[in-house]
Amino acid sequence: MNENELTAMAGRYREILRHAVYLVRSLDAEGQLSTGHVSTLNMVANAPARVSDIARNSGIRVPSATEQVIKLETAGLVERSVDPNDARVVLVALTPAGRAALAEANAFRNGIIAKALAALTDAERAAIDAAIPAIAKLNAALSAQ
Amino acid sequence: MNENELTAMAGRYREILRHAVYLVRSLDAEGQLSTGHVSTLNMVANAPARVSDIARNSGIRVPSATEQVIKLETAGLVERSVDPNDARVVLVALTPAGRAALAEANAFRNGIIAKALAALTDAERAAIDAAIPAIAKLNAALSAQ
DNA sequence: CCTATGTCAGCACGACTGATATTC
DNA sequence: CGAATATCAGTCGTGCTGACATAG
Repeated sequence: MNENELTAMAGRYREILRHAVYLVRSLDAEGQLSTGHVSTLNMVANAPARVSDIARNSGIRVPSATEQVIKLETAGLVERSVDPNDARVVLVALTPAGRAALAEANAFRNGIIAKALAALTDAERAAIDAAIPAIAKLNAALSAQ
Repeated sequence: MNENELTAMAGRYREILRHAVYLVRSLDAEGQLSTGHVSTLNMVANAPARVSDIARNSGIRVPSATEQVIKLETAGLVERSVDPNDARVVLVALTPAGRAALAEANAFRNGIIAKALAALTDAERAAIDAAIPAIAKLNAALSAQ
């Protein structure tokens, strides 16, 4: 691919991404947790995370992450604790209620997308699934820039 | 694909999409026009469009589209005129300055993505390009729900 | 009269920057 | 003391709903 072809492909990619982003965001309306909240909860699902980790992974600044975490804490979905090894660090962990809410929200969102995927042909689904690792790598390349 | 497989694929898709979302947002920081402005300008690039068309294509409500258009008009990037065939309708058209700003913003954004695409293998690029029409159809299926 | 289109007013959410503890 | 981490305060962008004017 030469530069012109790459740029044209970039335009195509941006276009579908724009639509997809909006659609994913609109899943919020029907759910209880916002997309941002679900992302944050997903981030602490496996292990407690620092506020700064959440910020970096979400692509937001630390004060914004603090705000998110405080809201989730008020809702009883996460707990904050001071890192015993470094008292500057706040560790954010899921509560049982948070784990339940996260599972429900993920099931709800995945269910909607699964229903839309069911409307595609096998070939179309295969094309998307085959592209997922490549898109993940593209995301990584964009992050690295 | 059975229901479990579809749900699992939906989860994979949501995951890469989440990353892509924040990367696209980070393109804003360095550019002059916000992603929303670029989208709106792209929409009137080929032909004048109604405010309600812009709202529908952007997935926002009419009052929000009005607000966007007024901002772009204040910036001298679009012009508003009353449709001679139906005086209720406002037609939004690009000004020359708007066309120039749009071209620059698109080139900037596409350039960043093109550079990242260049870091992928031919097979990975082909996988993404092959998935784009399928993702577009998936988007349409999600909209229809 | 009823509908369609667009605008205005007021509100809410979520991001940002800048300033401020606190700890290493 | 300087750097890192998190929080607080205040602001801004951008979406929303509800009310309203105007045209078909």
